[in-house]
Amino acid sequence: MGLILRKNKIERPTNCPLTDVVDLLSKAWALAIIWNLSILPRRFGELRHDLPTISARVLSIRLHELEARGLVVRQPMQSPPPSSQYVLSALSQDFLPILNDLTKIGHRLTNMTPEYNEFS
Amino acid sequence: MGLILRKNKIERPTNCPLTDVVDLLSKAWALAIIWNLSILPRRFGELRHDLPTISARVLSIRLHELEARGLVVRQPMQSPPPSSQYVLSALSQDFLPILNDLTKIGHRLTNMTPEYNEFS
DNA sequence: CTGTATCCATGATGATACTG
DNA sequence: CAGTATCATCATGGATACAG
Repeated sequence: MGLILRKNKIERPTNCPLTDVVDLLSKAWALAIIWNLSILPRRFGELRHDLPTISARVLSIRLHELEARGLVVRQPMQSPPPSSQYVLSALSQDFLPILNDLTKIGHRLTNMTPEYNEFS
Repeated sequence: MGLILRKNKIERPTNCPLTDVVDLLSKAWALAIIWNLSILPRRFGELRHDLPTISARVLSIRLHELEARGLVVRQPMQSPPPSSQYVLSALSQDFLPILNDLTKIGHRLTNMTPEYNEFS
């Protein structure tokens, strides 16, 4: 677990594989996107439909991130009109059971302070 | 996975156990704290020493959150001077192997765009 | 349809100073 | 030592408009 220097001079532990995954998954809608793709490959517009309140901007960013990290594969479909389809990678398939284990832990979390932030 | 209405009118999928865990772990220093406590129970100042660049404010918030969710137990030590010690809960112990699995996935993540944010 | 660019509101976090 | 309050800053994400 190394230390990197961020733009705003904040040192945080990173370059840690575990932190990497968690950071990736904690971004808005990331898990929802993975969940939807695990059911069926989807196109951009279909994901927008499945996630009614997501913005196109965030969906685009998230898909790029997940693709860059190897969790999602973008399949251009040359059939006019030009379209594309997003599919879970093999890595993501190995990943789903672990998410399932994590969910079990989630069920056991207590919830004494639902929104414990900033000494609320 | 339900939908809640947040203060700023943003609807996000939440009340999802998986999202809960991931959100908890993705907060700054959360994993580092858990990691350190998994080695040995620690007091506040010892954790500050282990995590040299953490601020007391964030350490305090994180410990409260982890305690409220049942991952960390705070043990007041009545021996003067008044002190306290933080220990991982039994739930956390069940949790560690899953974190280990997640780490393996992390190792397999590609890293084509290290800082893919905001169309950088 | 599939994105991308700009703008802005909010939340998270570090720095610092302070309390028992 | 063990926190807590206040403040400033930066990244995230939504809304909207725009492009191929």
